[in-house]
Amino acid sequence: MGARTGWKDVRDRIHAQILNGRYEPGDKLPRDADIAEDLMCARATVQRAMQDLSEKGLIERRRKGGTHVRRDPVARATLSIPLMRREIEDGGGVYGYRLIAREMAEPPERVRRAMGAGAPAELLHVTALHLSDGAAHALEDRWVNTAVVPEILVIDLSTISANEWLVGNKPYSRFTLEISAERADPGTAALIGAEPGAALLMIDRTTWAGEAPITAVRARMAPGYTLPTRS
Amino acid sequence: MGARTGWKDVRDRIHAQILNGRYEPGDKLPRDADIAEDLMCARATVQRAMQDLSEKGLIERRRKGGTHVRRDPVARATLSIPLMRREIEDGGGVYGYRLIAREMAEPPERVRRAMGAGAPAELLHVTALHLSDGAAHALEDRWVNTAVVPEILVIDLSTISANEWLVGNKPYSRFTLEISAERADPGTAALIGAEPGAALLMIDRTTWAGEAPITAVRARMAPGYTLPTRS
DNA sequence: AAGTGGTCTAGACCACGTA
DNA sequence: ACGTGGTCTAGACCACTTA
Repeated sequence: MGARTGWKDVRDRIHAQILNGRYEPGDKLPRDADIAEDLMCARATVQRAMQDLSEKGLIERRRKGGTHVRRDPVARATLSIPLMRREIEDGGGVYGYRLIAREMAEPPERVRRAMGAGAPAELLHVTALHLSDGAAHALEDRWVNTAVVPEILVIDLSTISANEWLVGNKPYSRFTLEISAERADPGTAALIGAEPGAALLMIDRTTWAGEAPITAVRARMAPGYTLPTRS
Repeated sequence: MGARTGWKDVRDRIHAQILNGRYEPGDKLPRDADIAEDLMCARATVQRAMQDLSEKGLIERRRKGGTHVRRDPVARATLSIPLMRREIEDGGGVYGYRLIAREMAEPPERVRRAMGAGAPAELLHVTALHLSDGAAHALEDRWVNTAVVPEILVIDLSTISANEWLVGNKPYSRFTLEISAERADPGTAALIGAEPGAALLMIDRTTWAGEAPITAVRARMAPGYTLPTRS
């Protein structure tokens, strides 16, 4: 016979009942306990299923208020931002890396705002190119808080990317992420192999260790890049 | 005194131990059972905490192999794509909507590929503008599979957006999502209030009901738009 | 005040992958 | 074959929210 009902089975069953109209947007679902009795499983199993549907934005749960099918389901997708090298290698390309510039400098206003008050006046500024099969994949424009990771000053960044070194040596506790679009200025266009004015996808990420900002990086992706998502 | 240790406490405790170097990238963590004994809680509690850390890409778990700190933690963020109207209203703006065009037509190759084999030769093509406080917010270019949702043919799409009608009346079982950047062509630029050639963030979404494609929509966001993410 | 979801526990068994 | 994570169960208690 088939396997015993697991929480994923319960989840799919409820999901199917929402799709086929058994429960419509705004409808109230039975209490977990009743569903559990119907399906002859433990309440915890139903609870786990419901929690998953809730995280996916399909239902809304309130204590005492019960469980309702959302009227405006929110489409939620997960973005995975891997190490540049991994992203390229997983795509079947040969990874290449080129350090463009490395210097201590005062960051622009944008970076100061992203890092907040906890950043010193001078940061390490690193510009580098990530290549896939020899072609530009992304241009990385990074600012590193040397007060938090002074070790990076003695690293040979022409051999290993700051991206890779930081990920392997300085775990972060949280990060912010912003996705936008920008036209390529002439300098960027030349480096990334695009026409000046081309539309580039831009990924801004700032990572933190507790209250201290570690690094703020802006990655401009080569033309035609599509951000991988998983729903 | 303080609350009993919940699974989130356990998660944060382990996370902290990874951050402060107690466990380094590549290290093996103790078995769930041992951690549970240490913290004087049930193994299921540790399991729930570990599952969360695993989903966040911080650790890797393998049966028999144990739990290891990932060498290349993957940054994972959640994208929420709400209803256009909600996104604007939640941002404090007054929502406006304008239907630009509505016609039956043969979809371009891009849409046919996105929908796969299950799409008819002719689809309903809807172009519409979403406004925030009177200013363009997004230009929606949508193709609807009328074989799956024939009801939409009798809806007055100058009053309610196809976006809103579909979300409220045709639940989907899954969707794909792609984020990219594109230059505004003259027609788009005029509608969305941008200079021709401006870089626009573009969101492509295709939703499905089982094996049947419901709709493929391309939203071009107004210049300066930043995609909201939650990590 | 009472109802409903959220979580913990202790024990059991299963599933998977490594040795 | 065996060790480890994954899940289920039944019961209990807690937390929040609304009636």
